[in-house]
Amino acid sequence: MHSFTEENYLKTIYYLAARQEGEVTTNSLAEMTATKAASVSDMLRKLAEKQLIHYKKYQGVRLTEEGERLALKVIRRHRIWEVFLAEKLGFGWDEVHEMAEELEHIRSEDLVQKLDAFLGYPQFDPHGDPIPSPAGQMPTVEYTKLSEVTIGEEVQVMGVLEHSPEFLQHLDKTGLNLGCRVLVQDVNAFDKSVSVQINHEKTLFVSNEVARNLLVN
Amino acid sequence: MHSFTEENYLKTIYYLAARQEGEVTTNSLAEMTATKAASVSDMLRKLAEKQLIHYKKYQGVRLTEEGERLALKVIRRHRIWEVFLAEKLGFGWDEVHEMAEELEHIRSEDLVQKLDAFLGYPQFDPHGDPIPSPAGQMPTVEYTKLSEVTIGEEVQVMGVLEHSPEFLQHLDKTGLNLGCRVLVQDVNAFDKSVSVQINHEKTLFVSNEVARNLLVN
DNA sequence: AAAAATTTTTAGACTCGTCTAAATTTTTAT
DNA sequence: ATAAAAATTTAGACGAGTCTAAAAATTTTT
Ligand SMILES: [Mn+2]
Ligand SMILES: [Mn+2]
Ligand SMILES: [Mn+2]
Ligand SMILES: [Mn+2]
Repeated sequence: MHSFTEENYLKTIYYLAARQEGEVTTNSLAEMTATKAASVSDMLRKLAEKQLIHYKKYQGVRLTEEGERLALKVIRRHRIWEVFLAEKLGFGWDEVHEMAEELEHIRSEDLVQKLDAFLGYPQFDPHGDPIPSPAGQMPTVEYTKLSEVTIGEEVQVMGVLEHSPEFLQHLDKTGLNLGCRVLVQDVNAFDKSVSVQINHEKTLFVSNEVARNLLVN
Repeated sequence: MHSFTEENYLKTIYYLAARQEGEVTTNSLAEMTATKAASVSDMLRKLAEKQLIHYKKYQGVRLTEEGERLALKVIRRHRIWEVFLAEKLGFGWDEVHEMAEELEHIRSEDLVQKLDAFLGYPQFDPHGDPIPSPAGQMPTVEYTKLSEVTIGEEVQVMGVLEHSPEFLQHLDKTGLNLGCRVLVQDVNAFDKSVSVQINHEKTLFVSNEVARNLLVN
């Protein structure tokens, strides 16, 4: 079987590949996994030996089919556990990620299958991220950043790009929860901050920094 | 913090101490943890340094107060997760232990607290074992082995001493579930096997081997 | 096209938890 | 009370995963 650590590397490679063009670099992996480049190099050699990644020295890295299958399995487990923690145990969306980081490594096909059923086969996690299918397919979603919505449009908050507890708590505080309706009233030409009306009620200002990390549709 | 491995040693020492008199031996720990005596010796030295056990070379081992507190925390988590797996996800009592062996190491006070609440503060796990309190107290239970019940008495199945899937599946097959009523009709003088009536319905024969591992009252 | 800067890999070391083989201590048997 | 047997500890090694420092390759700058 595969170690905890290997699973984390595969997952991280998947995420970095999804957000960039081309191969994933050693340095970006080191930063993301909070290790040093030397450690990453070592691990890449091992993962390549196990045929989980395509790897040519100095040329960056890409998941093989098998590697991607495994990465998606881990991501599926992570997101299903996040749903459980939020829906059933009442944790906030700012709290679930850390625990899911551990729970995602519990290895039992049966467990994740039964948990999925218990939760009613959810399609999205508490952050609006889609849950990969049992077969290992990542659903495609077409969201826009709030920062790119034109004045006058009304959209719905569907997810976040930034997952830090600080950001999520900030959203909680301002009432920008998943599913809430947002009418874009104005965009400041100078700092690109956005003036929005939420759920046809209160109006508030959203910085461009925040707007760029809010996914809507 | 403490590693998975350390938690497992502490838990194992607790169990062995509960079932024997006096100090726990290196060899019994080696057998229980499926390692070699040499590895156990090494780990005992480390645990003693951390003040989690009382340890004198060649003289066996005993948990300190802090060590017992930690052991009971792990056992509490294990049993609460077993309840979740059985009650909420529908796993059989023969399946839950293995998964709980992994889940018990997820470290979050909050998680086990919320899970406990979600389950309605259960007192016993699916095998009838009592769940230690959040403060780290192991409830005392006074059960008798079915093999020691006198003819004519009616008792209730409250737990098991043997936790192997094979044994539990055997009980499932014969209908000897937790909570069922058992009337002892006869005890065979030769092999100590027991003739019992279950729930005032069917009669069946229980070997002494099985009767010794069934807790009743 | 060289030189400088950056990125990546290699070399060598460390911790954790494990092992086998050998040494030591304790227990049991004679 | 010795000798033999059993239990336990120590010595030395290993794999996984990490680190720092140094070497090598690649990219950027001049
Ligand atoms: Mn997450
Ligand atoms: Mn998420
Ligand atoms: Mn168990
Ligand atoms: Mn149990």
